[in-house]
Amino acid sequence: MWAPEEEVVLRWESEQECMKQRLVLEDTEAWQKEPDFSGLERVAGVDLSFIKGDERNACAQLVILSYPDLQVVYDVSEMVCLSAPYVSGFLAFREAPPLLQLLHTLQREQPELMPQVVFVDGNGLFHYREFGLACHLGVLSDLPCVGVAKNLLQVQGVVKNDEHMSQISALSKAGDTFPLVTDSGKILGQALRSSDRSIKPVYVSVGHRISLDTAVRLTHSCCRYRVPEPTRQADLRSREYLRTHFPSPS
DNA sequence: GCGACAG
DNA sequence: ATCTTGTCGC
Repeated sequence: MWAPEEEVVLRWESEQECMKQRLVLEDTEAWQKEPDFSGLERVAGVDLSFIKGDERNACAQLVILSYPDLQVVYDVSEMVCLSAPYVSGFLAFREAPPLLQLLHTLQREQPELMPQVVFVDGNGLFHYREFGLACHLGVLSDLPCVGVAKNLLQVQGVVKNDEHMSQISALSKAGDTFPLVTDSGKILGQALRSSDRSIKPVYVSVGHRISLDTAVRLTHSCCRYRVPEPTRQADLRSREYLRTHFPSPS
């Protein structure tokens, strides 16, 4: 494997503390306050896919979808070499650099396509130190970001126990939610049943420049399947890229 | 030693 | 993240 120096992890922690001061946890855009998000035209999804034996090289993906149609209007795949290993709680130091690079390239070459909000696969405020990948990418890009994790990160007293499973069972239809409350009573995110066909919820939290209520409402409105369409397209396309450029041995 | 561990 | 085919249901 590949482990970071303890000293590096300490530096990462202080960087997260420092960047937290620039976080904006409220709605800052006019479209966010509209009942139907009128004014919202472009939503983005970002993702990284890997080849099975290789944890350093990855395909970074950025897709832009029209809203509310959710049709892909832009898509880029790029092979990147990651400079940090995966460490739970520090995902951003591994994935944010290449994703920011794709956003900067878009800004330079097709600024008219800049997304108005970015869906990130992973958590935002719902994080050990309340600064997950969605917050990190949001602050560094200064774009509104929403964190949507497919699996529960057990943090600050939010655990996958019987009570949690019971709350999941109570989600009877798409759009139903329950709050992720820390042991100190703070709501860091919402579990959302994103489609009628999936029992397993997704975990939504604020990344940057959006309120939790708006983030949940927007996520629900972008879900054709369990995973929000922008993230889903980014995942599908990055994997498709690897299949065609790095076909399996057999 | 045991469990947890976003992607 | 990735390893993997079929299978059940609409």
